[in-house]
Amino acid sequence: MRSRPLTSQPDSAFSTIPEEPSVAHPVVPDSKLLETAAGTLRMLAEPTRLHLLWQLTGGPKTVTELTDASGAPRTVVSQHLAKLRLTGLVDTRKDGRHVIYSLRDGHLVRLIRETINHADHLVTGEPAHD
Amino acid sequence: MRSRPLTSQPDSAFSTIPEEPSVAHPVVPDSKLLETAAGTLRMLAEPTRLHLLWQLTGGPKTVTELTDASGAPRTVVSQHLAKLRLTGLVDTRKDGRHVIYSLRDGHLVRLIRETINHADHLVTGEPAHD
DNA sequence: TGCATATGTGCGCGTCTATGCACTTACTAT
DNA sequence: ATAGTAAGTGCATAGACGCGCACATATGCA
Repeated sequence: MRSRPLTSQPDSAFSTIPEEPSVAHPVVPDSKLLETAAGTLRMLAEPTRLHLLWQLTGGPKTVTELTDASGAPRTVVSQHLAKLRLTGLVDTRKDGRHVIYSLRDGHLVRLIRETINHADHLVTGEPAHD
Repeated sequence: MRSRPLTSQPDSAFSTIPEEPSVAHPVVPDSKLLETAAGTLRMLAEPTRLHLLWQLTGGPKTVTELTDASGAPRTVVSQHLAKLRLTGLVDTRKDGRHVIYSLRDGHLVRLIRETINHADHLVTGEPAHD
């Protein structure tokens, strides 16, 4: 026979919610949470956008700077930035005839770095650090 | 390691100069890295798949278990699992007439948790801490 | 004023993707 | 064998997505 159906519980170490009353933490992430998460990921899941966001982890930048570094056509960058703006991942500020973009949430920095880090690990075939 | 002051000043003047002090992470991710990263993210950027992966962060599970918890139709789950398998994010092992799925890379656990965590913050307001 | 720079936007097209349906294969128990 | 359960697969369709193109604003400067 077999080893028993592993009925292990999904979570246990994740949440850090000691006392909040409500639904508490996603022992089982509800669909809204998953939708939100997937939404964010969808924004990251595009090379050009990811590149843009990555650059922003180093601080605010203008569209021109972002465009130059990304190597993508202006219109394309503009559209991607628009999407990031509409989904609330980035903030904009106007300065003369420039528009300066920045990451809205500090959490994104971690996420993006983690992502790049993981990918780097995959590409170089090396165990990663940190 | 080193870190950078992010979120503070207009850190303009970005350049692709490779003379910057080397760090653990790539200063400027090349297209291959971005492609890889985006590829992984694309796999995560779907509510059902994310749910499946999230469950796997708690340990290996059979298709039936995954299906039950995700609430999605069997075929759909199967297809998503197939995709995850083909992209190498998960591993499979056969046990009787069950197929047991598990995350291949421990790094994914971090990435997934970070993602869910971020989304949770977005949904439950904006604590933004940690 | 006029012109160049800087950025954003509506539109059409080709491509990718998730889903549901029907079918097949693999294993188990009777 | 036969039936039942577990899991995977090919196909067709509808919708989302990225991109290029042309055009529209906005700002700064001569």
